[in-house]
Amino acid sequence: MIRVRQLEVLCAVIDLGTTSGAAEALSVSQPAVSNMIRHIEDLVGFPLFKREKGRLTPTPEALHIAQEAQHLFSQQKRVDRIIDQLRGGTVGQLNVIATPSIGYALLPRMIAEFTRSRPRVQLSLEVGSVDEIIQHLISGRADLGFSITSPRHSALSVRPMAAGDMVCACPPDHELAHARSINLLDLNHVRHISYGSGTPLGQMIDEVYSRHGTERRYFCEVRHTSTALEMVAAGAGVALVDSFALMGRARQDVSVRAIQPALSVTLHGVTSNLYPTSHVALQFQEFMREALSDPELPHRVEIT
Amino acid sequence: MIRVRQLEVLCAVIDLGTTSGAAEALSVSQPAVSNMIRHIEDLVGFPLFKREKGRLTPTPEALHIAQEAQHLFSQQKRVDRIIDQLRGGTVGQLNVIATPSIGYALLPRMIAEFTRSRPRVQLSLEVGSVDEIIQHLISGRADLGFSITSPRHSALSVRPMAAGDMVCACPPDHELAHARSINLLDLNHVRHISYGSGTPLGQMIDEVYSRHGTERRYFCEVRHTSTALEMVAAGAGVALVDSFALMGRARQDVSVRAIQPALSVTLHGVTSNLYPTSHVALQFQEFMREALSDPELPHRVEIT
DNA sequence: CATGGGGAATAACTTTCTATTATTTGTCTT
DNA sequence: AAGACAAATAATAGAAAGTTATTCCCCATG
Repeated sequence: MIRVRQLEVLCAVIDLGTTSGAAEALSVSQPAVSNMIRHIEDLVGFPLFKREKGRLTPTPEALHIAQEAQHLFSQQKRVDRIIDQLRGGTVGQLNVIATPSIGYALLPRMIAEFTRSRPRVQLSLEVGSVDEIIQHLISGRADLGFSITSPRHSALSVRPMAAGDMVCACPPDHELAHARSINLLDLNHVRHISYGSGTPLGQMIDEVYSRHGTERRYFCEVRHTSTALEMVAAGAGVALVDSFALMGRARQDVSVRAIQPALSVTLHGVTSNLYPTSHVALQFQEFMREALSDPELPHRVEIT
Repeated sequence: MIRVRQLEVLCAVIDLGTTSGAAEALSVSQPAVSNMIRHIEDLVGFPLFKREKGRLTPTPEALHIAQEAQHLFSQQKRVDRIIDQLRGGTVGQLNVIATPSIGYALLPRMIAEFTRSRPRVQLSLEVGSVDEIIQHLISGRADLGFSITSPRHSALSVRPMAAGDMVCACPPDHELAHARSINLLDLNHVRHISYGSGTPLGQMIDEVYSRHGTERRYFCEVRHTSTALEMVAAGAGVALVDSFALMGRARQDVSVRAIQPALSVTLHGVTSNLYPTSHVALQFQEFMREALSDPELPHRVEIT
């Protein structure tokens, strides 16, 4: 089987007309070219050049081969270009699935920024429950998941990406907006939005209440912190939300206050062990980790 | 620039699943493959396989590269084949691919006749679907294609070669063999063989039926008119076939009748614009066109 | 006519790539 | 625990492609 390199040399000699010219064009020495031509002729079994008066003139066969070789070169360049794109992560597929608090505001922004320099990445962003995240990852429909509650599944790899806190979001004109710090138990005294006792978030909060011998009382139950946040923004009341839900949106319509006691949450990146994780997916995960750990970034929520 | 050899090894490992399998297939030792993979990964800068439990699983990137590499391989083979032909002193090459109705009976006869006066032409005849015809032509594996349904591809040149009709083929002792003319809708009343509604032929026939507010009913579905014809010859029933499928065979075992309404079909010759079409290929195309337009030729089907 | 210059070929190595044998490591099976 | 199978590692051999230095050939020119 003839090698690409051999065809390259052949074509160079045909194009440039002399071995020395071809050698210069290929940045090799003249004897290298000369030997190669001789070698190819041995290989194919018929002369590729007529040697006359110390000059080389290509035979019709050589011209024919050179013509056909062009397609081969372009295919090789094409593969090379694709590898280059894969290396830069500018090509590929990235299917992300995340829980609502991350998926509604933070992730769209992150993805927008990430893909600005990678125009040829095929994207999808899905929002779903932890169970759906697990299903999408183990079935291979998603490459990368993000979740606050860490999914427990042996086929999944979970790694902590960033630390956050539960904070209190309230309308700017709300009485609590002026308090320095808000005790979690005080929420029982205002109309507020909270989460079902069956959800991980609800359980986390319930635990604090039960430690103090009281019970949580709220006027509206929602499932996602992002939903709660929308209601707060609409002036319906106050709510506890994780700080990730607040990231990535410029909100003049909600004030944010720290709570006592502090409740910390962690954003987890999740991948499947059943399939190799693509290069773009790993790049995006790293991109997220860095962006979230950078305190200068505008995604960051400052809690006044 | 990545080498063809490296891609060969990569693809072999992906295809065979193991380095040892790939090594065997490539007739080299297992460490050669192992080292090569490592080397390529260093070269491209990202992992191509996930190593887990002593096994290799290709990453999406590796699969992507392998996919693209196929074109490179076929181009290399093409150049190699051309060198081979130049070496062997063959005057020309003629690689034909056609759909079954043409490729099974008509083409073999045509090629036999054509090459009678051209003993030094290297031949190949392939039968395939329209998609395969397209693939063979744009990859350069075939020089000339023949198809009833005109392939739609910007890199291909299609030209009409001959006009034909759909006709009814029936066993000589069949009741319809004595009818002067057969109405298409009458076929519903006899056991007949027909084509899937997904095929161009099936759609063409369905259209007539739906224009008359009825539906086609047949007891046996086949893909190719040549298959249908064999079944008719075996006495299984009647079938609509294109007149090209009948050409080139002396069939005492089938009677042919025209149908109402007439359904005309066209035989198309197809060449690729990506490569210059060889002189023999053009000659053969012209030979076909003339042979098919000559009413005196025995290929012609007389419809009684 | 000898002479020098451009181009191709030859000789003798070196480097790089590819492949080999032998051995080790890890995992799963029995 | 033993065996089987897959992959990795080490040390090295062989082929492919390239190097420098030199020679050969043609011919244009003073």
